[in-house]
Amino acid sequence: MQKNKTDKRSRLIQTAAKLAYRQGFRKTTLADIAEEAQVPLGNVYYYFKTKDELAAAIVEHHLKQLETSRQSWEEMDSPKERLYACVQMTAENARALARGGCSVGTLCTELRKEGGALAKLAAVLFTEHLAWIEAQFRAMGGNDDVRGLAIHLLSALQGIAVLSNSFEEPALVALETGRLKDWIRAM
Amino acid sequence: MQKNKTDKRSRLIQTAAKLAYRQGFRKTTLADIAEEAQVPLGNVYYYFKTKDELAAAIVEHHLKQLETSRQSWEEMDSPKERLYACVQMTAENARALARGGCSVGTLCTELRKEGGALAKLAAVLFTEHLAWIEAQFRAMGGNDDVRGLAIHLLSALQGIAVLSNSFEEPALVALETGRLKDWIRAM
DNA sequence: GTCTATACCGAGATAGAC
DNA sequence: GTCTATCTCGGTATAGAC
Repeated sequence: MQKNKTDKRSRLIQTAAKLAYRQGFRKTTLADIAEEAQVPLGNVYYYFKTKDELAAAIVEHHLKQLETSRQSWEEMDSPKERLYACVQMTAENARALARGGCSVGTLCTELRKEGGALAKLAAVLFTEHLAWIEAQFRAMGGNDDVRGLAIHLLSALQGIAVLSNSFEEPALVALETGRLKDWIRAM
Repeated sequence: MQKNKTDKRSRLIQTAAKLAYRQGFRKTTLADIAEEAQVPLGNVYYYFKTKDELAAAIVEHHLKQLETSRQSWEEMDSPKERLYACVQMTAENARALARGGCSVGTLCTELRKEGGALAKLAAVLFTEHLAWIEAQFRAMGGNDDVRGLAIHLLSALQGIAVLSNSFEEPALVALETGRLKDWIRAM
């Protein structure tokens, strides 16, 4: 088994994701990542031929993270509770959001501006997540515009991440997630 | 009068803002800006000692733009109509938002990750704007939580910018701004 | 597969003539 | 005030020994 290889590779990805979140992808150098992950710089290129390839791996990493989150919400009994749990997670994450924004949203925003292949990669980041939210609203029934509802929810979560990050103010997250919880509860 | 000087300087700022919006501030080189603004590279440093100083000028530029927008909304008779006009502007801007996100929001997100002095600059970007929105809600009366309402509105506008940019889909803006218009109208 | 040394280039910044 | 030429550093990527 290539345990070492896999370990190093995933360590690099995880570190890259962390640093890209903290300082932005473009600002983060391969040397930064290599050092933090305790891997010699030259060795990075054994796992990733280019920096762009590493970006793709970071996106992949986030997709898995999102998938994992959704799985945990699937445990809930009703679609309403699932969406509630989704909002709750954001509420609990207020401090990190105020410090660095949403890890997915900020990455997406940055990659879109990178243009080229990376911009296309970014588009995928929210696709499955939005579809999942939409599915919950559909399962709840009672409203035909499930897409509009899903957009509204995800949009609100992204927006509050931007604002709380801008002001570096976790309290804003509590304010808006509270509103969202009321909204879901009242449905 | 230093007409030439002022002209060149403001041309540089405007170009810098445009390119930073299109490709991100960090990705944009001084050479890019100089070329686009038709100013020799070396001359840029006569107006801005460092690239960071140029970033500060870009922020300043956006602050003025926002101020101008608010002034145009002030023309409306009632605070409700003013907020409506604010949302309407976003709706009309759907295509640009889908292409590059909100010029203020994306800049803010990027500068926050830059850290240091630039991160602090970013914090100012939304301050006055949020205060203005809050003032409109206060003028409308009938609700004590004017701050929550203001956060909700600005957050929604920022969120839909992130999403429509991510999916490169202007229609999402229409969807969410429609919802916001209904919300304001019903108040 | 792993790591060191280094090539190469691009970007920010400066010197100094005009 | 304006512009050309250039310095310098840092970051991506490669060569090649082990």
